[in-house]
Amino acid sequence: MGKTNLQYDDPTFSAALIAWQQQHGRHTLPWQNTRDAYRIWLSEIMLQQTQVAAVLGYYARFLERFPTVHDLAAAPVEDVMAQWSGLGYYTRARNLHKCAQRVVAEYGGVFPADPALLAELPGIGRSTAAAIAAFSGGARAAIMDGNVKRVFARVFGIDTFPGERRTEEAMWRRAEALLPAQGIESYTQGLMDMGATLCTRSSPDCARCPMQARCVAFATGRTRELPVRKPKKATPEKHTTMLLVVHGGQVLLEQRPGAGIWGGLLSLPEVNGHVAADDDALPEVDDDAVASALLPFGVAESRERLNTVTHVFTHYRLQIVPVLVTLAQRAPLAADGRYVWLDAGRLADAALPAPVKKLLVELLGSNAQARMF
DNA sequence: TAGGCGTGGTG
DNA sequence: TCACCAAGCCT
Repeated sequence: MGKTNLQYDDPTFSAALIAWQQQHGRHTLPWQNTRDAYRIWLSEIMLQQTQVAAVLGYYARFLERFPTVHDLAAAPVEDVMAQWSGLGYYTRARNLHKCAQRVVAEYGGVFPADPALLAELPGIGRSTAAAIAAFSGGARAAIMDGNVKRVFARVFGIDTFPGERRTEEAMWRRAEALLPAQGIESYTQGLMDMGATLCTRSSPDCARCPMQARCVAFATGRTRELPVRKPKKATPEKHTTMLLVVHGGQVLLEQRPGAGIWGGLLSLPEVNGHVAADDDALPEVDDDAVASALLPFGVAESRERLNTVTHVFTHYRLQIVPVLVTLAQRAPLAADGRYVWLDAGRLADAALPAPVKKLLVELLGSNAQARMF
């Protein structure tokens, strides 16, 4: 382990971090104080690119619904998606379900202790595998997440972009070399705790930092510039027309494809899919396209263009034009299950994207309800 | 391999 | 308001 990286070896780094974690770190998070790999695995997946505060509620509800890996593996994927609804990055939920089924089928329901085996399972990469193995079995393996990258960039004065291949490889080598001989749990948790509570992006609390004396960024006054930010690009704008087809107290929903945006979730049917806009102007709703999109579902009684909803993603901005449609007569749905009618009262628990759920809940709470039902 | 993939919080 | 950020993985 790290035998080719002795130039980074420094036992005082891990010793200082472990001492700090034991005195000032977090010790009462719901996924701590256990060696149950299922609970630890679930927390690590939920925490990927997601902050602790956002995870807490989901974690408790998820465990209540799926107490063991066997429960999760045996559940319909729709139930898993519904529990995940609102948490984002939905590939995580589908991979979580697949992973549970493989752990049951291939390992008898017991997660492997070897991080290399863990990393072969869906949704578990090198860093997550290391965290699971360290917390559940004390394995001496290195994590590399946003916290570690930020702490390393500052403490060691790394002034190249961490997303760059060479920089990330160098950080992995350093992470391996710095691993302590003892106390991997406190060390690993310490890196996360330091990054989350002390060495934060905007205003790091250097006064309380156990690394202050060795921190290059602190010594040179560059905590604000490190880590080097990703070069930014203009975010493109896209727009789409969503159909809110209502009839008899129910709303028409469409099962989205497994891949792509909101993969595997239910959503509102769209007219012509997502279309990239050439400029800032929102195009008029295409009445003919709306009419033909509605044909399979019945005879429209009324149509109303609602206010545009803007949803901002990391990589683009989506303008949603909702069109409320009431049906005078409902046609039978195709048998492939792509479209479903859902009771309005069940929308809150459905596996819907956050902006769509918000739109629907707001609409059903407004006086528009009188026109619909 | 660079880009896709959500959402909620923050300054 | 808006740009950026937060316990990455997958293709």
